[in-house]
Amino acid sequence: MAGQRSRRRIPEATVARLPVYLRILGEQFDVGVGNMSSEELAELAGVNAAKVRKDLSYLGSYGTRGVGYDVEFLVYQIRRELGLTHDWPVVIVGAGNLGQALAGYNGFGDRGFPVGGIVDIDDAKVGSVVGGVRVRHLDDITQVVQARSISIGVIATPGAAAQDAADALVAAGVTSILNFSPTVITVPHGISVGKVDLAVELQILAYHEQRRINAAQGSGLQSLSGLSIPGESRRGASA
Amino acid sequence: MAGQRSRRRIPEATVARLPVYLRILGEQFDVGVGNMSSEELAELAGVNAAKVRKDLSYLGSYGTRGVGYDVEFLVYQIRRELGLTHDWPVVIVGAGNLGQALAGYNGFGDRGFPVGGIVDIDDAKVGSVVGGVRVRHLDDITQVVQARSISIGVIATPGAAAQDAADALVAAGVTSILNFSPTVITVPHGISVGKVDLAVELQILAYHEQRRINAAQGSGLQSLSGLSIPGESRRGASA
DNA sequence: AAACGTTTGTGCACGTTTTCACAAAGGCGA
DNA sequence: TCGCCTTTGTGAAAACGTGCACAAACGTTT
Ligand SMILES: NC(=O)c1ccc[n+]([C@@H]2O[C@H](COP(=O)([O-])OP(=O)(O)OC[C@H]3O[C@@H](n4cnc5c(N)ncnc54)[C@H](O)[C@@H]3O)[C@@H](O)[C@H]2O)c1
Ligand SMILES: NC(=O)c1ccc[n+]([C@@H]2O[C@H](COP(=O)([O-])OP(=O)(O)OC[C@H]3O[C@@H](n4cnc5c(N)ncnc54)[C@H](O)[C@@H]3O)[C@@H](O)[C@H]2O)c1
Repeated sequence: MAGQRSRRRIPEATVARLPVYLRILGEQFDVGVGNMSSEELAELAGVNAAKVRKDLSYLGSYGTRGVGYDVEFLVYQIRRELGLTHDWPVVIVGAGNLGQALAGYNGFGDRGFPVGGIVDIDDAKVGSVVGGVRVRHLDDITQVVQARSISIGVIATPGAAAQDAADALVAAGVTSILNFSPTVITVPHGISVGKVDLAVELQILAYHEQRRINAAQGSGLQSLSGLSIPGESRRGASA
Repeated sequence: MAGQRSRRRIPEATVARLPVYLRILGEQFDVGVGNMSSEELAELAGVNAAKVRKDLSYLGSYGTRGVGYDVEFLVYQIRRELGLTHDWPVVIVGAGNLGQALAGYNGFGDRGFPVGGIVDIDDAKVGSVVGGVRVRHLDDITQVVQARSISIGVIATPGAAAQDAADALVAAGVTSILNFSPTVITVPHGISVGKVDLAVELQILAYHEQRRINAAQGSGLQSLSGLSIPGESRRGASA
């Protein structure tokens, strides 16, 4: 019951799972579920129950033995730990195909990450409005960032421009970057970088497909069971 | 020099990095670089050189001591190991905002994953053409999958429909799924699942932002250096 | 108030991944 | 051919993440 304050460092693998728990808990709360055991939460999250308990234990001892966890309270604690008690506006660099899809996507703002600005280098795009936000020129990025105290930037430019975009974001004062381009970017020490690379994800799947085929051919086509992505953080279940 | 065949199982963490090396090697080859050391590749990939060598060693002993790796040969070997020697057409479920962006995205087909079909449940969308492909009805998914021997499916439906989409994909014969919805899906044993969740990525960044703030406040605002995402597989560099 | 069934929180063993460190191998020039 | 310089490939150690198993804690029932 001793709810310790966020002094402990939470393992990165746990940090990556907390948002999943958070979403599930929120959904359950909306449906009227007031209490959940680690077993139930684990089932819905597609992970091991012990893992859920260990993950939650980093927040403090908020469960009740013999009963489970209070859903509403847990939602609050996870949000607190993840820093989701207030909004984090983001600035999108690149108003192309992807940038526009992201800007128009409500699930963005709904989760506490409203689009605080969009910038592009193409004069044909500057001035247009996507997702209710007017596209500004890349040169104005510092203004955009400072005006709204933005600390998270999203790179949605072609790969060749990604490093430029990162440099501009950092110069503007952004301290976290989510990079959707396939290019590896370099940033100064102290800046956090997340990466979402579609091609990488597909190529991982291709590898598994390939193995399935090899395995089947290699040993006289038995059942091709036993193959599913082994546990890796931030991947979906495969019951 | 004994190039062993793909009998060894490659660690999942390595599989996730090979596509990054592959892209860099391809780019370097296009620029006329014929040979690279693990050090150079590591620099561009934003990882440790020893890690590069160990990763590549799973493919076989393809380097030359004192010299480095032949770029073209390495590209071939990685492609072979990842199963990229032929195309893997994909089927997209959900022709909304994201589905259309994905279908219209060339970097998809360019990397060996052409859009082999798109399906939706909404009659208003069925029949329209996005990215050069006609949207078919979800009911026809098995036809679409079988006709093109598709084994990879992409879920771009709202979260509430993701499990239905997964079930339909599996029933149609797909064996690998990339899920863009925030919902955790359950699939039969033997099906591979990858997940890309925007909200999770942003929430991880928010956590790091939060920590930065806590750290600065907690101890009389010193330099806020020393903070960057600790090494985690499949995340970008942060030099 | 005691006995019971349930579920948490965590010590511990195990598996995986990262990093170090260096012998072995290759190229090259003398 | 020999020695020197560079760089690989890989054991072994360290760090990290996972899952089992169980004592401790709690609510409930008797
Ligand atoms: N479209 C998709 O579905 C998709 C999916 C996954 C990844 N991606 C990646 O996302 C990125 C963007 O893809 P897209 O399809 O939107 O491309 P796009 O060409 O449609 O849009 C890119 C935009 O970035 C702008 N831009 C270029 N250089 C810039 C700079 N230095 N500063 C600011 N803006 C700049 C361009 O003017 C353009 O508007 C690419 O790296 C792509 O690989 C796209
Ligand atoms: N738009 C984005 O930028 C973005 C970014 C990240 C993640 N996502 C996620 O991607 C998913 C799709 O987002 P969106 O913005 O494209 O939504 P959307 O509403 O624009 O499109 C969803 C499409 O799925 C179709 N659909 C619904 N149920 C279906 C079913 N059972 N089978 C087949 N098709 C069905 C709908 O008819 C619609 O065309 C969501 O889960 C969202 O959270 C979107």
